[in-house]
Amino acid sequence: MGSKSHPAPIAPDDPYLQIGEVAERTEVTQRTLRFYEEKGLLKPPTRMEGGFRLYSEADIQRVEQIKQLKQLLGFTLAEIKEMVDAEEVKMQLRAEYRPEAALSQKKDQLLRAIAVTEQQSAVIRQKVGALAEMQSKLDERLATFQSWLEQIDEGLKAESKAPAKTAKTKVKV
Amino acid sequence: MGSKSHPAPIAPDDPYLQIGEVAERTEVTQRTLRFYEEKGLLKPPTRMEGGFRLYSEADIQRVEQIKQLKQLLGFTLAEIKEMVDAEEVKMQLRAEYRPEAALSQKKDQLLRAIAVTEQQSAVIRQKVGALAEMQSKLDERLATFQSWLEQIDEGLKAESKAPAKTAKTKVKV
DNA sequence: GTTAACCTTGACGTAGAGGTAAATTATCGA
DNA sequence: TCGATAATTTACCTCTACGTCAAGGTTAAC
Repeated sequence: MGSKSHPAPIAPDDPYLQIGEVAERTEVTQRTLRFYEEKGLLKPPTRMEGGFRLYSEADIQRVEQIKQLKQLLGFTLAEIKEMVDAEEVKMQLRAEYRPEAALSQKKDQLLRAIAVTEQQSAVIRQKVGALAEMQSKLDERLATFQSWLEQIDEGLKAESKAPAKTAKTKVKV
Repeated sequence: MGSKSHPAPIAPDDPYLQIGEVAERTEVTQRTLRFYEEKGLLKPPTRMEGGFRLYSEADIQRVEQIKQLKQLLGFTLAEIKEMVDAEEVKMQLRAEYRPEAALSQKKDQLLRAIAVTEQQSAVIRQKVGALAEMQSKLDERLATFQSWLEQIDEGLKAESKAPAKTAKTKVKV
């Protein structure tokens, strides 16, 4: 593993990974990686001669991002694809080695990318708001529970001193 | 609609609603309401003699809550059921008209409810954290886009003054 | 040069979250 | 009292996001 038979023309700080290792490191299955590729969420990775997929570190980052969007925030893969596509626009712009693209065209792309990004930002703000509201409700409930708990503990103490058949001890809720 | 043929024995401040109206107001389908009931997310509502479901305002609240948890936060129905069940515990405790339930039993229930609630609280905190991170990344990206946009606009201005066949105007990204 | 470990592309299966249709029954307004 | 809506249940369909074989091809190590 440490020494290559013959130095391949790839940067040493970007060691290509096979699907198995990517799966292990990102904690998704290989099936999922192929599925994401199929759905356009991951761009088709480079391949070895035999056809084995070769992923880069950037791909791993991408997978992590998808996981976040999915698990933590409940976006669907379709929604995530939109976001990822917006990210692509950024990359396209950056790699603008084709001067044929008129500046006004670039500007249009850029404006679209900005619109999408602002949209996402708004969605996130909304979610944060909703979450904050839920959080405060939960905190409130916890406080209520705590007070009930105290009252019950009191009741229990009294009960242990004067055991009654029917525990009529009222706990106000 | 405004006047009942004969006053039913229901509180006027809690007008019971049929499934159609609930569906309309909550913007979920009737099928979904029945589905949630089937899955235990909504408690079986009272029925008319003929079998029609009669929902209360509380049920509507419940549906809204489920929508929030699902759409905004990406919880699964199973997870939501857990939360809803925890809420039920609260109600059970509140309606404790059965003194047979020993205090220590109540305490156990309460402790369970507290544990669940704290769990939920932790999950939400996590999500908020992740969202904040995403938000700042998006903001960063937006700033980048804006600066690009400015550079492009400059380029366009120059181009309009000295039109070139191949727009070689370099825009640093 | 063989073999174990790894990868490939199908193809089918499935759980979650409902949609849609059909046949029947209830309610309500005129 | 009678239709026109609106609800009921039952049953099957769909779409997403993968899981799970199956039948091979590749790589690398020995």
